[in-house]
Amino acid sequence: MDFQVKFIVNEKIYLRNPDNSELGKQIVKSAIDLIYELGFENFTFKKLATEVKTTEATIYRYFENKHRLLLYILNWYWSYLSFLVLFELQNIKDPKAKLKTILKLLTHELPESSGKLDYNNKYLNLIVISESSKVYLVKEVTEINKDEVFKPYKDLCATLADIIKSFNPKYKYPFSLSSTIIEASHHHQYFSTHLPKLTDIKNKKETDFTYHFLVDFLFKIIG
Amino acid sequence: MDFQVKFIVNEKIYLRNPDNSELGKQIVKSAIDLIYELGFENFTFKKLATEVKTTEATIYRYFENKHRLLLYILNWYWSYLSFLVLFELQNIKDPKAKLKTILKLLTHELPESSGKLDYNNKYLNLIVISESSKVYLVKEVTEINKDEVFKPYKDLCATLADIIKSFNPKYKYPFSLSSTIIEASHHHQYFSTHLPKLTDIKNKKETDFTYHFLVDFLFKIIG
DNA sequence: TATTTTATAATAGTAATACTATCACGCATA
DNA sequence: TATGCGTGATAGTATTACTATTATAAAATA
Repeated sequence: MDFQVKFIVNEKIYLRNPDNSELGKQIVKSAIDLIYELGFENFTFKKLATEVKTTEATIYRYFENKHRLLLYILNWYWSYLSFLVLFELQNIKDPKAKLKTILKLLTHELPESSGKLDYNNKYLNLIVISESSKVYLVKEVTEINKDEVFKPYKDLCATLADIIKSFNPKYKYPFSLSSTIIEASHHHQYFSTHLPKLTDIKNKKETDFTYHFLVDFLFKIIG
Repeated sequence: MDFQVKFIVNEKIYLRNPDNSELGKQIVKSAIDLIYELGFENFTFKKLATEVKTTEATIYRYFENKHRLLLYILNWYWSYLSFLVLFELQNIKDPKAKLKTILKLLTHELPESSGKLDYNNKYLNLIVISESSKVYLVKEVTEINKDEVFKPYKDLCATLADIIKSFNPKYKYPFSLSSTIIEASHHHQYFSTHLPKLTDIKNKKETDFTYHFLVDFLFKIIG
């Protein structure tokens, strides 16, 4: 393919657009590697600066703090996922097949995105699973929400809710179900690997467990 | 009632049992107030020490760090909830009524516990909703899990799974469904107040929305 | 009753974190 | 030639997350 897709991230999330410079791209790319490696709590701008071979002050010129940087990464992910959903659903007419496709995307590593300086999709996926709830589970959520920084997430939820409605117009809770499915896809994948007693996984070789659980789950609810 | 129920919390969570001294109880009680007020990220032992009118060093003799203190609070909550489940289910025979009772407990503030130095149940409940996932969504989860500190949570999940199995022995994912229900009860309550677009709540006056959503949800899945 | 243990308070100190500020350099544009 | 932008280099501050030491009062025990 000789086209490139760019995902526009809400301007209020960053101070300087990291997508406009090589250094900016390196900061985000290395941030994904480091957050994966250390976990969000142990990740600092100082460590990131060392990794990128720049200074802390420079990184602060791009992002106000590490919470905003995580938000940037997740916004990018949500936008990319929404794009893939749109792209993959265009040739599918059956709402059931559409929903299955979304569940597949939610429970698997995303395919490589186009562009030269790609993020590590495997790490990105694991960050989404382990860290994404930390962007909204904070005391300042109402303040943060005013900048519309959760819009891509809400949009994804609305897209899913729309297909649910088209599949079963009588179902009363399409939005609640959508957010529950998205959250469940994350925490169930997390539990699968770290706290398997919270799941029905008996041996580690069962593949796609979360996907099958969610498919069963979704279609029992909406019929 | 002239009896008192004590909830034994795993010894590995604390350095000195806070339940054995007035100061210890005050530390936990004030921690609940402060974590509610500030959010876990902004909560520090220094602020807690000021509140309790003791020193930071003293609090460190009770808990290794604030993560362990949160774990203590949640273990206490999970044990208390398990007790209430056991207590309230004893006179119920119908599995459907049993499940509804559990969902009611999961989506409402717990009744006052017995004992003189009670925790603020309202705050406790909001902490569970906003902060509980932070105890396991950490890089060190495997290490921490070795001390069996998540046992009360797993037990609760197993209790729920057992009733689901008795209601529908053919259902393939009782554990996965149980943990999903518990997590969903938290995040849906959170979304209801902070990010309502992720739910189907149209006006803020709708009461018990999460409860009704989860009842509908659970019985559509298990029949 | 004397003695030992213990819990706590008071104080001090350290390394790391989460920032902010200043200045100078080099490069691009006008 | 001047202007401004992005970056590097450096410095500094308040707070966080601890650890260590000593004194003292209360409780347990001999």
